[in-house]
Formats: sequence, structure tokens, C-alpha cells
Amino acid sequence: MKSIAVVEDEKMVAKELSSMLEKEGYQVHLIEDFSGVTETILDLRPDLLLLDINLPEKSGFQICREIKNKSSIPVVVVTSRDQLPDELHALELGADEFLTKPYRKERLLARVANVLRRYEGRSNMLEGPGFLLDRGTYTLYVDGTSVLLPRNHGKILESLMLEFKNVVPKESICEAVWGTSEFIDENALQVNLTRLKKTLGSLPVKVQIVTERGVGYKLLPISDTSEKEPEDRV
Amino acid sequence: MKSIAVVEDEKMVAKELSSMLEKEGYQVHLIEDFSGVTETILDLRPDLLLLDINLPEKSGFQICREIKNKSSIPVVVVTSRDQLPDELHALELGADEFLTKPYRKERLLARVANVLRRYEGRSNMLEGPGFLLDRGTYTLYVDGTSVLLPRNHGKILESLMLEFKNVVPKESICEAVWGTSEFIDENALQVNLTRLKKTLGSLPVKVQIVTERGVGYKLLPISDTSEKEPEDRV
DNA sequence: AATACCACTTACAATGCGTGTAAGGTTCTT
DNA sequence: AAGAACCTTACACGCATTGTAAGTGGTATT
Repeated sequence: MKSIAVVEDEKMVAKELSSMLEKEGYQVHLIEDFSGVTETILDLRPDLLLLDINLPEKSGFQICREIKNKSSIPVVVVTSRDQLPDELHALELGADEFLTKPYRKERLLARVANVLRRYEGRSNMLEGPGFLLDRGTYTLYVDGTSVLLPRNHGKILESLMLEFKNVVPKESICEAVWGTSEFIDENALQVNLTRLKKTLGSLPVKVQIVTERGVGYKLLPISDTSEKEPEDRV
Repeated sequence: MKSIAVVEDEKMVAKELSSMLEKEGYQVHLIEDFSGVTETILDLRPDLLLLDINLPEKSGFQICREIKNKSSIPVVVVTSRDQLPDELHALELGADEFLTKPYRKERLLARVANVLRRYEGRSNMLEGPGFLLDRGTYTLYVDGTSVLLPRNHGKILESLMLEFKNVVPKESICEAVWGTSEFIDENALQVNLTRLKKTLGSLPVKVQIVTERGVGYKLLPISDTSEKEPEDRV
């Protein structure tokens, strides 16, 4: 069952949306506490986000941007003002659909289904800056072409992407690659990491593996090697 | 440069659309002869189709359906009637976007850009009934999962998909797999074909390799083994 | 019905890629 | 300056993919 997070401040509308979507067979999460919306949504990991732009506390645009930055959850933006700039802005921020209130029930449902269908299959794709990683085959999509990563390279990249911008301890990576088996050889990881680095370096990928001496590794956007990013979250 | 095919019967509108899109940097193909529109479009292989629903000779819906059946060209549907059923119907037929006239220039351009961006990278994907084939790595996407085909299996499937439903002579397949080099061994193809057949058989793919005795092979949708399909096109 | 041709199956050997191991070099830190 | 952590390189093993070969099965034509 697909789950949908709904962010909407007008309670009446929220209720209506909720029941409409539930009747259609979706699992709905109404979000009414707007402090820390973004985190709430990221924790929920819904299959889709239905987002009102006009919120009391925080701009819907802001939320959209944050969600799109930190995840690849599809976003459908809803607004009461039929203002073109809003729509363009939302699409710029990565929104996948845009609807104006009042909307017809069928139209909304059709759009939602459309977006979900569009993202279908992309479910086991990890999204990075400028590239996609297929978690099943470790096919890397970058710049319109595709490259096949060897399984272990892929697993390493995968575990780094899952903690994007955060340090992943070497033990975690080993566990991800060889299963929870005890440290076979730390060097094995080392070698594979180097190989992966070389591969990534030869591709137009806007990302970089940075080693954190004594701890592990992290994946960073290129031209952002500075230490300003929050990195003390381990 | 992205190319866009425009199907629109009102000449004024067509001209306007055309210049608008060209100013934006697209290569526009205006289609004004509506006999054999579908073939014209398929021959053009545009990156996107901008399609008016209300046409004199043929229903836009029909065109949309045909294009979506025979290709994976993205379709943006435009209509003058703001009728919900139209929109739903279009989306059902696989249209990617829906716009009502009169539309704001920016909105249309934004939608077009959005759709094009969405299809980016999918450019080297071949689409079959219920699955996708990445022509770069021969990753097969089916039913939400992905499988990696060996290179030669992939090449064979690729050449069959490019002539979907039509017989591909054995020589053509050999050429596609081993280059134009002379028939190495017809048996090699035989063996690989069998292996590919087995692989496909073990996947939830709605497709089937049928051998055409003395000629070659063809790819057919499953539960359509009958001989009614046009197969004499070689 | 028999034959000849074509399609299929199976097994096996070879090639190549991915991988881990080992040894030695480099960089960082104290 | 020394030790620790990290990196590089080379090599050998193993598995998947592939082509070869030989033999079986099916079909069409006479």
C-alpha cells in the first residue's frame, strides 16, 4: 500500500483530502504539527508528499526544497492561489506536480497516481547529486549514460550514499559489503575503496569520497571539501 | 538541441507555439498534414510531442494512444476545453502532461522543460511491454526490480526489441552482437538465444522470443502467439 | 514414411573480470 | 623522527560468460 504524507493547515481541507485518499487505498499521514515538518516527513519516508504552499509557520517552498534536497520523495504541490509564479517556483524547486485549489477530486487522484506511477521502479534507485544508483544491479546513471559498477564497489557506494555527507565507519561499510562477518581484512576494504574512488573520478559525477582518518569515509558533493557541513552526527 | 513535434490544427496557434518554442532553443517540427500523423511523428523521432486533442480529422486521443504504443516519446496534451474527462482520459492513455488553452507561455515552457528533464537519461532505455532495457549496461527493469543481462544476451534482446514484433534475420542479430564480422558460427547465436529465452522465461516479462524457421527470430507479446500479427514486413 | 535440414540441448574448456592478499610506499600525527 | 593510518601496485585465485562441439529433437518436403 502506498503511503502519502499530507501537509495542509486548513483542517477541513486536510480531513477531506485524507478521507479521499484513504478511500482510494492510500495510507495517509496527516501532518499538523509544523515544527520540524521536514524531519517528520523524512522519518515517515512516505511514497509521496502532498504539500500545501500556504502554511502559517513555514513556507511550503522551503519544505519542498528541503525534502527534495535530502530525499527523492515525489512532491505534489497544492495551492489556493492560482498564481503562475508559484507554479514556476515550485517546479524549479523540484516539485513533480502542481495543483490549484479548488481541485476536482478526480484530477487530484489522477495526478497523484500519475506521479506515483512515474516513480515506480525508481524505488530501488538511490539519488545523488547528478547521478542515480540502481541498488539492484549497481548500475550508475550519470549524465545520460550508464555504467555498471562491480558488486562490491556498488555496495560501498550504496552505504556511503545512504549516509550522504555523513561519515560511515569502516566497520559499517565492511558489514554492508561482506555481511556482518568479522573484519576479514581492513585492507580489502581499502583496496576496493581506492578502486571505487578511481572509477568515480573518471566519471562526470559531482561527488567525492573523503576519508576521515581513524574513523571511516564519507561522500561529499564536489567543490564542497570544506569542513562547514555538519559532520559530527556520528 | 531538443526537438519537439507540434500537432495543432489552428494555424495561428501553431505559429505562435512554434516561435515560442524556437525562441526557447528547441527545434520545432510543425505537423500540418494530418494523414498519417502517427507515422510522421514516429519517423521524426522528436524528443517530445505537443499534441492538440481537438483535431479535424483524427482524435488526438487516438494519436496519443498510438504514439505511446509504438514508442516512448513523451507527450504533452493541449486542449481548448477545460474538461476534466479529457484530462483523465489523456493521462490514462499515457500522456505525460496536460494543459488547457489559453495557457501562459511560461507555464507551457515550464511543463515542457519538466517533462523533458524527466525523460532525460531515459534516452538510452528501450521500452517493451512491462519492462525497460538499458542499452548501455543491459540492465533489465521489470516489475520494480532490476536484473543484469550478460552483454550478449542484452545485445540480442536489444536487436529484437528494435524490431519489436518483426522478424530479425539471424545475420542481423549476429552483426549486432559480434559486429559485421562474417558468420562466426551460427550455433553460437543459437546457444545464446536459448540462454536468453530461459532468462526471459524466468522473469515476469510479458514477452516471448519466437523463432521463424529458416529466417530468424522475433519478439512477441505473450498470449499473442497467433499468426495474426503483420509479420510479412521483411 | 523417410530423409534432409534446421533448431535445440547439453557439456566442456577458455577467457576475462572481479576480488582478496600481500608487500611496500606515502601521508599524517604526536 | 617514529609510529600509525592510509594508499598503491602487482599478482593469483575464482566465478560468470562465452564459444565450441557433439548429439538430440522437430518439421517439412518428397
